[in-house]
Amino acid sequence: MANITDVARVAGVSISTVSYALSGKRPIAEATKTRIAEAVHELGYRPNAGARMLAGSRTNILALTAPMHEDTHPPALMAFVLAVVTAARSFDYDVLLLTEGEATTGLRRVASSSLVDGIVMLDVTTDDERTAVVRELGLPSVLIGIPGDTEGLTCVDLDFEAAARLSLARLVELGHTSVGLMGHAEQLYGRGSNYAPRFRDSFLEAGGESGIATAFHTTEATREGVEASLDGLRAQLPDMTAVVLNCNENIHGILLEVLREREVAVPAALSIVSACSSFSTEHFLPPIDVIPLPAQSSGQRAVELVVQQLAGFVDPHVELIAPTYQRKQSTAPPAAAAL
Amino acid sequence: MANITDVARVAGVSISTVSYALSGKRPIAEATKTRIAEAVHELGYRPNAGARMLAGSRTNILALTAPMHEDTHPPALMAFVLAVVTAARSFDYDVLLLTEGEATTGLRRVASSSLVDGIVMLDVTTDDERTAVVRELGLPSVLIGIPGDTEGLTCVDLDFEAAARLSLARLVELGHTSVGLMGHAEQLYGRGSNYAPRFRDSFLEAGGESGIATAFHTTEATREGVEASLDGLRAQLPDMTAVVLNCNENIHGILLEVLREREVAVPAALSIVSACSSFSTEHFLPPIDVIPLPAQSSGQRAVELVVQQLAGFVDPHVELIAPTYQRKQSTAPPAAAAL
DNA sequence: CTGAAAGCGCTTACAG
DNA sequence: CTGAAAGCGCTTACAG
Repeated sequence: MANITDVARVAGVSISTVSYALSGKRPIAEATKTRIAEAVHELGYRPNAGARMLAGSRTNILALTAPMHEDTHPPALMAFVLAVVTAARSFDYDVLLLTEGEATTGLRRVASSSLVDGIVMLDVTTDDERTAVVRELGLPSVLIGIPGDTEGLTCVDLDFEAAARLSLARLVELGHTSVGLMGHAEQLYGRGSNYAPRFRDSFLEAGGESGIATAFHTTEATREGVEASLDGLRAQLPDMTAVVLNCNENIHGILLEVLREREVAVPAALSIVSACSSFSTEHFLPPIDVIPLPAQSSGQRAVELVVQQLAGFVDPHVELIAPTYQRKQSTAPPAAAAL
Repeated sequence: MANITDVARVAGVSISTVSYALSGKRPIAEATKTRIAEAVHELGYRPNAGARMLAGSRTNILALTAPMHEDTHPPALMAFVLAVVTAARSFDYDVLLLTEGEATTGLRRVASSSLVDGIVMLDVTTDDERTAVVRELGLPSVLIGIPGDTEGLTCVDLDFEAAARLSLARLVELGHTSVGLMGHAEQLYGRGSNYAPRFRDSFLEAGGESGIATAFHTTEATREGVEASLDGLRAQLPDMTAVVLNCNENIHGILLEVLREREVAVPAALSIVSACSSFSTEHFLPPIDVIPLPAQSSGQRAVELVVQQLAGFVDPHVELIAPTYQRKQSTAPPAAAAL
C-alpha cells in the first residue's frame, strides 16, 4: 500500500507538503496541489489510520454505546444507531459500536486507549451507570436521553413534556373533553428511563390546565394488560372519547383488535394518538396519528454537539427537540359532538 | 495519559520488556511480570491504539457492514449486529459500523486506510455490490447470507433448505398431509435476497418427496395481502390443515386476526409454523411454533471465521447452520385426524 | 509557498 | 531472560 513518501516522490514534493495539501491546513500552490492530487489518485493513496491517530492525536472515531434493556424496542434502537452513524459520517467520523456487555468497561477501554475522540450514548436511563464514566473521562460526549442527574452532561432528547401537551392539544382541538393515557408497563415508571413519567406528568398537568378530564393507566403488553388498561381508564373516565398511547408497540395492535371485537369504531367512537413512537403506525387499521420519536434529528444533533465539543468548549446543557404531529386516520371529533 | 515509557520506568525495565510482558510474546521472569503488572495498574496504563496499529500493523477492529433494505426487518438486523459485536469482543476485537450509504465506499475507505483487520457483511443479497469489493480488497471477510456467486468468499447462513424440510417434517409427524407456504412479498423472489426462494423450493421439493400436498403463495404485508395469500393457498389445497410462514413479521399478527374473524381455530383447525423468523413468536395468541433465524450463532461463527482467516489461511467456503425447531402452541394433529 | 526534522507510542527483529 | 534501537506513517512546529 502506497504511503505518504511514495506520494511525495511521485509529486516531487516533501511529505509535509503532501500532508498539508491533504489536510488543507496551510496554503499550497495550485500547481503543487494538482500534482499531489494526481499522485494520490495514481497510487490510490489513503493515509494510514493508525499513523494519523498517533501523529495527530485524534482518531476520527466516535464511540456509540447502545445497550439493550428489557424494554428496548429494537427497531427504535436501530433507527437511532443508523442516524448516529449517518450523521457521524457526514462529519468524517466513523462509529465504533459498544453494546451492553461493555457499557462502562468498553467506554473506559476505548477512551483510555485513545481509540475514540468522543462518545454518543443511546438509551440513557435515569440512573445510568455510564454517566459516571463519561464525567470521569472528560471526553466530548453527548447523551441521547436524559439521566436523573444531568450535571456536567450534554443531552439531547425529544421534548416529552411538549409531546404530551401536543397530543392532548390536538384532541382538544377536535372537541374531546375526556382523554385517557395508556402508558407503558408499570416498571418503567419506577427506576429506569424517565421519559415515561415525564410524559405522564405533563399529560395530566396539561389536562388540568385546559379543563379536560384525563386519566392514566399503565399497560402490560398482553391482551389482558391492554383490556385492564382500557377498562381502568373507562372506569375513571366514563365519557372517554380518545386515548393517547405512550407505550410499547405491541400494545397498538392488541388495542385495535380489542376495540374491533368490542365494536368500538376508530376513530368514530374512539380517537387514538400514538405518542413518541419510533415505529411506523402506517400499517395499522386505521393508520394511527403519531408524534414520532425523532431518531434522525436526535442522532444528527448529538453528533453535531460532539463535533462542536471537539472543536472547542461547549457548555454542558440539555437540548430538547420539538415534537411534531403527523395526522393519519385515527382521530376525529368525538361521537357525542358529531351527533 | 501514561505511556509505555512511564510503565517501564516505574517497573524498572525497558519498554520492550513491558511490551512483551503485555503481549505475552516472549517469556518474562515472574518477578518482572509482577512489577510490570503493578506499574500498569498504578498508572492506569492502556496501550495507545494508534501506536499499536502503526507498529503492529493490526488494528483489532472489524468492519461490520449492515445496510437497511426495504425488506430489512430492523429487529433482525439488530440481533445480528449485537451478535457480531459480542462475538468480536470475545476475541478482543472492536466493531466499526458501516451503513448503507457507505456500502462499498466505506469498505474501501476503512480497508485501504488500514483501519480494520477484517470485514463481516450482514444482509447479503443475491447480487450484492459489496462482494466485488471484498474480493478485490483481499481482506479477511465473512458474509452472513449467501450471494449468487460465492466464488472466493466465505459465507455463513442458516440452512434454509433444511429449515424448510424441518418445518414440513414436523407437520407431517403430526399427521398433516396438506400444507401451505405463505411466503414473502413477490419482489423478494425476483432479485434480492435469495433465502426466500431457497426456502420455497426446498419446501415444495420436500412435499413432493414425502407425498404431501403442498402449495406456495407470496404474501403482501397488508390485510388484503394476507387474505389473498390464504385464499390462494386454500384454492390450491382445499384440505389444507397447516400453514408454514416464511414471511414478514407483520403478516403473523394479521393472519391470526383474519383466522380469528373467520373462526378458524389455531391449532385445532389450522396449525401454524413460523420459519426463519428473527423475532419472538411468544406474544402471539397462541404462541407460534418457530424455527428461529440464528442471529447469535451466525454472528459468532462469522467472527470466528474472520479471526481464523486473520490467523492463517482458510479456504473460502459456505457454512450452513442447522435449523432448530421450537415447539410452542400453534401446532396440533389435523382436525380430520382428531375426529 | 515549501522543506527538513522531531516526535507521536508502540512492536519486533537484532543482540547479548 | 532482557535491552537498545529501528521503524511503522503520519502531523506539525520550526525555518526559510
